[in-house]
Amino acid sequence: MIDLVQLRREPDFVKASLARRGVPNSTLDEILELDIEHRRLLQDAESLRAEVKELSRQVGEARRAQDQARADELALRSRELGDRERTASQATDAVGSLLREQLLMIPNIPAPDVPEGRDENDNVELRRWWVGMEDGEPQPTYERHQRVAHWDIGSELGILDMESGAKLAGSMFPLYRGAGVRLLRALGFFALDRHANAYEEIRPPSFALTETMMSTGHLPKSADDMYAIERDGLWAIPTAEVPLTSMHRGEILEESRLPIRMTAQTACFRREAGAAGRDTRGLLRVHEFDKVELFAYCTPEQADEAHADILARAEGLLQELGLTYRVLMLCTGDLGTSSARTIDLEVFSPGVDRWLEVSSVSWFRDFQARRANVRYRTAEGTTALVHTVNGSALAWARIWAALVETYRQADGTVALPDVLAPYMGTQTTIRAKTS
RNA sequence: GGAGGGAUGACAGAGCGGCCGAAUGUACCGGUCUUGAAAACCGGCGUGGGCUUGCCCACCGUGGGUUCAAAUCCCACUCCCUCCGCCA
Repeated sequence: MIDLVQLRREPDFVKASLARRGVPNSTLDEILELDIEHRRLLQDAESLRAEVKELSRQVGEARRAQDQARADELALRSRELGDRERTASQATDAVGSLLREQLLMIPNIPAPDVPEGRDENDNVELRRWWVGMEDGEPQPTYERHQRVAHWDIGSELGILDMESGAKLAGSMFPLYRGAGVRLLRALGFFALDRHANAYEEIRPPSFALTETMMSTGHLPKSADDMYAIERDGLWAIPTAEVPLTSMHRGEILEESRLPIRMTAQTACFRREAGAAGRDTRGLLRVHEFDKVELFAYCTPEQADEAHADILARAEGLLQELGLTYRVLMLCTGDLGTSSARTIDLEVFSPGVDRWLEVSSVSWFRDFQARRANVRYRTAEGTTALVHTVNGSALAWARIWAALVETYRQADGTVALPDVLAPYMGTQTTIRAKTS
């Protein structure tokens, strides 16, 4: 949620900033009018309530003084005022919830360095990396045997079985088998081990309350993109960002504890409503995938460093895995609702011949913290909202795809990079079962 | 799933219709004393909102209700504890 006080104080700046994201000025003008109306009603209601309270106090006084007649008279007046107060409060609340509702629909103010743009085509590529780049080698071209899609490799080697997944849960729910599962497991262990030096590992629930979803900004806006368990009022988490952001909801943290860094691997559930038929083969887009998330609560001053650390860790993993990737600064048109700045990592997957998004590293400023009410006590003793940053490191389904395509050998086996050896047992080469 | 108990400030814990935004203790901050520290003593010490900056309003798990007046009474829900049942 954006800061209403800031909107009041610097309406032109907020309007100009949000216009870059396509929020019309009129929407913000409506909010400003609602705010004025709300405060006017609030004053009325509150002064009425103050009178009721004062009269009630006097009733008590009169009763103690054994002056029943006076007490009755005061009580009667108070009751009349109370009726008016009730009406005034209802009007105030009605406008107040309308105001809040509208405010919740407003996206975050983009950072000044976020480039202008309409959609993902306008994202700006910051850099590219591939094995040997530092030594001046050109970006790799891929052999014919690497030009095989991972779903074909998966069937060939018996490590990915999309048909069985579809049979059990419908399309876009992958089912991994044998060495394919082991690879998935290896990737999670590998990443969590790399982050363990600075990030506390968390295993959160896979479901969250509506309130929790509100904190990150996933609700009310993205309700259609998530799985709901209506009977119990729960939502399947689309990312570990959801529970991690709410870990300290409603708390005031000591500044000395910041930054608080956490990591978690969870299943991530996404309905991908409206995406049917688009890039949906194999693991390109699935309803359930595993992902290691990095997260930090920090002060505004620490935010840049925290953001950079997550990005560096995600890139570090990709480099260790020897995958070609590019770094994109998202433009205003592609930025998520809650984000002030997002940098995406896309890995090149030769078999499908495309760049796949495997990480999204975002700085939310105090947008999520305002909703989640996570604050810290400054050295001066005042309280301030924390900043939140997070990023994937990494989303495994697509990494899995890029790995098996990149490392497919001429003989059809997949020879995985050595960094995974400690997690793959003796087998770093995946070959078809000879049965 | 059944029975009972509970949820109050950073923590512990009182209050159980009006004088309660809330006793008391601890912690924390400032001061006196001291060479310094400790102890003792004195003072301060929740969060948010509104405006005429001095006042007003809200908050005692959450949401409703009763009342002139609710932390306090009633209802529902959530969570925690104890016991029973079931169970990976």
